[in-house]
Amino acid sequence: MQDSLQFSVNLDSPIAVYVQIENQVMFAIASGRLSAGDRVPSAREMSTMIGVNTNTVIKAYRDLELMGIVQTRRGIGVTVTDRAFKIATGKSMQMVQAHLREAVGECIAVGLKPTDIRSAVSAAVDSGIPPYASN
Amino acid sequence: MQDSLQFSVNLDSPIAVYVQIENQVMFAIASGRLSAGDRVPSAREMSTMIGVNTNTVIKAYRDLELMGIVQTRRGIGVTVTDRAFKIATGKSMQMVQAHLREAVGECIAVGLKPTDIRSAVSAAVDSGIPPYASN
Amino acid sequence: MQDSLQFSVNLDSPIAVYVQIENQVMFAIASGRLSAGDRVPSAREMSTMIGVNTNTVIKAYRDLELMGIVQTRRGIGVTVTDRAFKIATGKSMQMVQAHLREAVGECIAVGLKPTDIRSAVSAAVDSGIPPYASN
Amino acid sequence: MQDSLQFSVNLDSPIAVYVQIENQVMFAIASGRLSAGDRVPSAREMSTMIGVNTNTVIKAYRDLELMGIVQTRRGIGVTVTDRAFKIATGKSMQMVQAHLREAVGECIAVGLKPTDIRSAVSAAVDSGIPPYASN
DNA sequence: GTGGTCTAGACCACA
DNA sequence: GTGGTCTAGACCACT
Repeated sequence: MQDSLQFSVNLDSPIAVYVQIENQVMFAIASGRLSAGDRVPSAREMSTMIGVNTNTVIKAYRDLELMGIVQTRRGIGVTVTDRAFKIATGKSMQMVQAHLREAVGECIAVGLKPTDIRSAVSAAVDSGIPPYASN
Repeated sequence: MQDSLQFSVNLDSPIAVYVQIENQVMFAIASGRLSAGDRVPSAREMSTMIGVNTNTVIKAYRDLELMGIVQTRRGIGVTVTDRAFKIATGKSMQMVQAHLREAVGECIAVGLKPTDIRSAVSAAVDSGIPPYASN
Repeated sequence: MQDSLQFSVNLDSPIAVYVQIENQVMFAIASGRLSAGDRVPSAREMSTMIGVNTNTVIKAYRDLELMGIVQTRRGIGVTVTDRAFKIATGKSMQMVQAHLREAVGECIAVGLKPTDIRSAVSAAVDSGIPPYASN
Repeated sequence: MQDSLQFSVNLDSPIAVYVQIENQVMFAIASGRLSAGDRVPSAREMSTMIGVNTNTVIKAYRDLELMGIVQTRRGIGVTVTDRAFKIATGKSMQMVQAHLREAVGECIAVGLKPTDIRSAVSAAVDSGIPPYASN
């Protein structure tokens, strides 16, 4: 369960690429697709997988290390820490629900009715976007 | 109905301030709080209201003008065009629903269950966020 | 008291340049040469002053911001926060005393006598190295 | 007197591991814990003792050999040369005193008073850190 | 092959 | 002018 993980970023998003990477790794941990001790794709693997410069990935991994979510060891690689699940879940849930509220707020601001919003959400939920993707 | 409009931006948002301004104006138009012919707050008013540099507002208004949503006339100010409602509604609906889908996608990515998502949305809808705000 | 500050780095030091920059800024705050509200030299000024790439300085400033020592605002600059003195003093004192202990430990390891060590320290203290410099 | 020597490295130190190893060997020689003709722990022994890859130790020994401090002979191992004491003492004293001066300089930079520095040094000296350790 | 630092230079957002 | 992100590529340390 620690390989064949999918990551991708949206270069047109206003969200910085390295932040998207951080989020995706946190999401993968929060959802259990990455567990304590698992190796995160190496910076070079990740950078070719998602099509960005290696340094961008390294920046994301460094941030994740400062957050206590991963541990990096020279010559070895980057692994998920024991505290990662707790930290990642906390941050992810908070962030994701904030985004939800924001999105709903926008819907209201443009004049969508509660019914419209709810059905749009249902459609999105059912369209069953596979459990990866974020940007 | 064209004054006493509220606008605000979130300087910590990853979304560029000038984009937030454009969105808020479009939302106001799409929701009917601003109609064809109404004056949009002058760049100076707007900049002091939301606490950013005037140039940033000017940039937003220039963009809106290029989109055909507002019109700038010397000595008169910036006013909402006749086509504005159609354009703003189209863009806003599209954008806002995309954000909703994205937010739902993130919820799924972190492992939230459809039930959880639906109830979070209901809570947000009911908390009745007043019909402005976006960032 | 907020200008004409001197900063310099030692490119031959095993300590990463961006870490040296972070330390020097912390030292300047801990010693009162930089106070809450003061502007830190802009990344570009700093980079030309000490002869390194601008990105290296930006990396240091970003770290300092994550530590809560400075605040950066787009288009404005980097300023010292209110909590900076407390944080910087704590970290600096700890770091600097650790380095002292380490250095003393090395002296002992090579066989220097306590007397020798003490007189070497006195010499260093008296040589009155001006209150900047660190590397 | 040539065995039961303790070596250790700090993987979190900004000083390269192979440099730490070189220093510790030099310190051991300068302080007389290792003398001309003594065998230095084999690269394998050393690497398991301090918990790093054998190649890292090999690199340190190669450097020490280039400095004329040790000699590698097939089937015999790595031994301390006759010139080792003179070389190691020279380099160690120089390095160690430079570190002391640097550490004192940092203390001054953060605003410590000469009295504080002297008493911190005395404490460190008295705490009688056993004659190994360096990093 | 793995992570880490640094450079030089481009482009963006904000004042 | 100020900070921020990204690229491409060099060089280092460690496995």
